[in-house]
Amino acid sequence: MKILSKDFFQRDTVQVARDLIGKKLIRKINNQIITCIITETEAYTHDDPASHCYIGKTQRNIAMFGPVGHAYIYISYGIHFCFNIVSRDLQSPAGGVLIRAGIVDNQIITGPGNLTKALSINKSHYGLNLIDESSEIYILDGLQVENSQVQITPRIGISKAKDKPWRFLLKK
DNA sequence: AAGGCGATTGCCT
DNA sequence: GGCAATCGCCTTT
Repeated sequence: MKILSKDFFQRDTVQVARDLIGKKLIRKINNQIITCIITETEAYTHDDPASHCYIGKTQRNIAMFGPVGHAYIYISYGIHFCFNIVSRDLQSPAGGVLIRAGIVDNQIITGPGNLTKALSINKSHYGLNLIDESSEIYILDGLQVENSQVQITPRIGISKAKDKPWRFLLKK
């Protein structure tokens, strides 16, 4: 199975969010490997009021303005780490895809905070290069997921731009 | 220097 | 369905 490269992430953020469904997130811890099949994502673009990068480049969101295929991680409500992959086309200054759920150890983990907990992802991975197989975290291509297997809904847990249908879920 | 708030979660009713 | 927990980040003084 092939590792996803820069080309995959250097496309329209919403399209990347859609295409990440069914991909395999690999988490290496020493010589142990955890595999996570991505089942839920959300897209956040630079011209989207709900995105952290909407306000422009700051110390917090600077990773989303950096190279695609790297990690953007933030703390939510002072408690939870949330994991995003920097993705955008060449015209956009910033953007990312939030990974909201996945299958780990044959078990579905829902919620971005729960997922980072299951994969031991934290702020130390901020900006990590994910398109390098020697990294602790990278993404492998999976089986092609048909459009009929992907459910599209508005994003959840946000107060702005609630109408954008930028949430993608693998149907059961 | 300080205040308000959030891309959340889990527990309580 | 409602809300408390909890703190880093951004804005305003």
